[in-house]
Amino acid sequence: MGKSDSLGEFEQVALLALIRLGSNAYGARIRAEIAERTGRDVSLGAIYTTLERLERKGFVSSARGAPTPERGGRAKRFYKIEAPGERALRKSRETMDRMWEGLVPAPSAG
Amino acid sequence: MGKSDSLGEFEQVALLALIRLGSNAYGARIRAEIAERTGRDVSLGAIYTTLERLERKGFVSSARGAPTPERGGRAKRFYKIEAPGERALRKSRETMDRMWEGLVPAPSAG
DNA sequence: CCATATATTCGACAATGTAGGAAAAATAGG
DNA sequence: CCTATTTTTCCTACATTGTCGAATATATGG
Repeated sequence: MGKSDSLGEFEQVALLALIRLGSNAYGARIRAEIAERTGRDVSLGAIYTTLERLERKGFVSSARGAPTPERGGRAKRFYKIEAPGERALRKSRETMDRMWEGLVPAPSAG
Repeated sequence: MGKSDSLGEFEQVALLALIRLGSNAYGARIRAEIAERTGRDVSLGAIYTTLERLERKGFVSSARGAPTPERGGRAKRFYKIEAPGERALRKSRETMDRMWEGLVPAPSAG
């Protein structure tokens, strides 16, 4: 059994993408956001699988969107981070912050 | 094949513990450092396994220490983070920083 | 209907997380 | 020397995460 509720690296990234995208978080968008921010080019399968697992744990919720008025295509599924997810995310960040504390000369300088 | 060289959450924690402990990083100490900093109580087995994998990838190196002058016990094995490990660690942090960018009201104030 | 454009779901397998107990050294005492 | 005891590492196993690529489901213009 999982010890508690710590998040994996990619889970954190996915959750953060949801926060950034707000009400427009669905597969392709999430993937693009991650690629843009981190340069990491993950597959859609990776994203859906991860989100599915997080949903099962109550960290995110999802809802089917209305049929797209665009060209064609299946209805989107929008994801949203839930309170437990935000808590876990914040906690993960704090853990890393404590481990990094006092180690960096110049923080995020690129 | 592993896509590149991203580190898992615990791998990052372990690597950071090595940096913090400097020349005194071995099993029990590493475990204590992690527990103290993060409140997370992992087993020694978890630590050795993780370090072993990181060593195989060239992220850390290790060397047997001199016989203990204490009561009894096997010789310690000291671990040290290597340049590739530091690079990967820094990169992981930067990735998370970019994902968190602009999201927190008050970051680490410690 | 059909070809095509989007999206999501499935099925698999690799990598990481994590424990617990066996095994290896080291040493004090009888 | 032998053994009980101590400290630390190593091995084995299994759960959870990371990640893909192919399969499947919907829409819609012709």
